[in-house]
Amino acid sequence: MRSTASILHLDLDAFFAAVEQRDKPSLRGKPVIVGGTGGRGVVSTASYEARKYGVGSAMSGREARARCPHAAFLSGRFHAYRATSKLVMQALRDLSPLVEPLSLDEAFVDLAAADLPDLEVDTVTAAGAELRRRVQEVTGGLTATVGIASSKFLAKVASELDKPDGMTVVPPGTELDLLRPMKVKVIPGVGPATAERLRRAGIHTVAELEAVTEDELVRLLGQAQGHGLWQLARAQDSRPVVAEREAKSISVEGTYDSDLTDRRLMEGLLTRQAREVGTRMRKNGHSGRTITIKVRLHDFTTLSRSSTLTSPTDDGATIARIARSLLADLDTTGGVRLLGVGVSGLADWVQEDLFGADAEDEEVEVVLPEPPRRTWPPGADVVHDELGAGWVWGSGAGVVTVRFETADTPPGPVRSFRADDPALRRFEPPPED
DNA sequence: TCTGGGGTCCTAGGACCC
DNA sequence: TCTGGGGTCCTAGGACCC
Repeated sequence: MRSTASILHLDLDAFFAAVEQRDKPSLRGKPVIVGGTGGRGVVSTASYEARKYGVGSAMSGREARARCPHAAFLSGRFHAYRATSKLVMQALRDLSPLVEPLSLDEAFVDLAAADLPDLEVDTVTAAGAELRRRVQEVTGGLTATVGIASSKFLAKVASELDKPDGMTVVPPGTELDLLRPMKVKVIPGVGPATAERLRRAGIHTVAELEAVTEDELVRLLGQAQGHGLWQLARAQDSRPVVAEREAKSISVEGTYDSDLTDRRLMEGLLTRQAREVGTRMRKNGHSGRTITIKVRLHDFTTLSRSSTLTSPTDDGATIARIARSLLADLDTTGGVRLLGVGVSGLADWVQEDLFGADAEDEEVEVVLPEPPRRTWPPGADVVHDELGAGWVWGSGAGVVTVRFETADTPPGPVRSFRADDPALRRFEPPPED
């Protein structure tokens, strides 16, 4: 916790629905619900007009329709949401270089890194007001709610207090006065299960939580959560605003309108999802070692199975093959409502080798030739590891840079290997899938 | 026909290594 | 032959967030 109210949390109001109302004037002033359109869909965002009817996020489409049948139900235009989000994030960065997006519609801004004369309450309040005006300007009328306080925790709590289109500043020193009367559920990380555990222990408010010893909370909730909650109950939170956070996993999943029973169909769907995961990984320069499938049975039981490779992949066919083999171990009689595939343990081989001990003093900048399409360039030095075939772009400083490419997914990724890496072998056609 | 999709973090047990 | 402890990696599941 800082001595100044220098962390700002911004939350765009009913974001997806607001973008729809901005782009389609006929929807303005009317209930708009994004999501909940499919047979098993849930509401992603409800406009404030729809919320009056009790429609809210995560509600099933069925229930939302029952409560507000005259609402416009939309499936969502994520390109538009992403584009609008970008404009907002840029407006935040214009205020301070230290911006941490939490999702398309939420971010922290570190005002201590902004160009402000000081961090007095009046100054940050004016900065927040100006930011809200600016967001409205760049988005073509979308409103945001802002909270400003001495920590991430308090800034986020504050931004919940005056929705929509509002702002709350918590003066330093008044944090606990604000928190103590509140329910424990205001604390991020306290969801239904934790709230119920606390309730059974007679703890309903932050003030009651504050009265519990740290040992007691750890006994009740485990080390990490117990310790974390003990601190938050005292408004102790020194987490910094972090601008760049690396992705840790990439996944695709889908819920089907009727339960799946045909294994061949499931394999086909997993294969398609795996290919999409591979495409997304390559687009972002990611590769990963652990492949996980997720299977939700008809009764909502959720299973996962994973397998870790010795070296990372971003190849859809490889991910698909492993995903299908993981599915083979599961009993799916009775039907499957959801299937998913993900890759975690993300690595960046190029980066690892560039910064490895051997390459420390070398500039290993490889100038890449035009990428090949489906065929190897004449005379290319073609190699492979267990994941697929590739050809050598360049080598030097004990590092071999290889472009991986399969016929169905050009252009392929580029990765670097140590020249003596046993994973690197002469090319033989990979086995038929 | 209650219960999305894309993520993050934590726990707990077993394997394995020193 | 009665007996370790710590650290790391992997797997499965669960809580939580937007």
